[in-house]
Amino acid sequence: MNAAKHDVFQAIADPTRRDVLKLLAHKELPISEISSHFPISRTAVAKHLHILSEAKLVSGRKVGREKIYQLHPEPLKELKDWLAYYEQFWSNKLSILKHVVENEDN
Amino acid sequence: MNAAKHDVFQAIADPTRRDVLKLLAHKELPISEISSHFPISRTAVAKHLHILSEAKLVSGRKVGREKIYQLHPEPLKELKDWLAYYEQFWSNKLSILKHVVENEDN
DNA sequence: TTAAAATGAAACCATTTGGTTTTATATTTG
DNA sequence: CAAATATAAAACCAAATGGTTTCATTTTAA
Repeated sequence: MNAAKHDVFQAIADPTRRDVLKLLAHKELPISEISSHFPISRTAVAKHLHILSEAKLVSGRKVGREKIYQLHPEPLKELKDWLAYYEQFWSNKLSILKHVVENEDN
Repeated sequence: MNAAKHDVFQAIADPTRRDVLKLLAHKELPISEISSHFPISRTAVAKHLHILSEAKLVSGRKVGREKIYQLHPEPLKELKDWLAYYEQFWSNKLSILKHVVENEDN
């Protein structure tokens, strides 16, 4: 749970982490506030926040004794870009035709 | 590695599985062909294909002694929908302003 | 009809993951 | 200052993950 081994794809793979992101979309929040929304321990939530930080999806700043976490949606662009490639296959019938034609017997 | 415990988010979390999807985007392929593109064993690739099947991102049909896998990009729509929510936060300055205003001191 | 090819299935393994509990450290606040 | 609050850090754990090897089954093809 240390080095920057977590990318965006892994970060959002966990449903709890996706819920954390939704929470922070509304408003930045301290860890204790965040964890009060989940049935798991504060420590567990803190670990999820670390993983989200590694993926640069959130950042935390210390304010007094609290650590306030904030959403940074930018890294999700990587996901959007990745997705864009596949959208051509469902977006409309022309694309599907194009796909079929391009792949016939090559 | 049995029940439908794998969703789209988990399925695409692994880089090898994302590479498999890219491969199948071009053309449907049998397992052995697919696995020849990776440094891991055929068995390992087959497991990845199972996980992708659970997420309905691919399907395999038996043809003779081969099992031909094919891409099904539709489930990626779930990802697209999920992403759409966050796009408002980066797509343009108006959206950002909207976000700030909506969240001021509530 | 036997050997090769393609897959399936099972057993096994090390590491990662998602969680816990416990202990320590800052920071307020009465 | 002492108690309460908020977090950090570490040790631990069960289950999942991503891989392997080995053996069995099905399907061609010579």
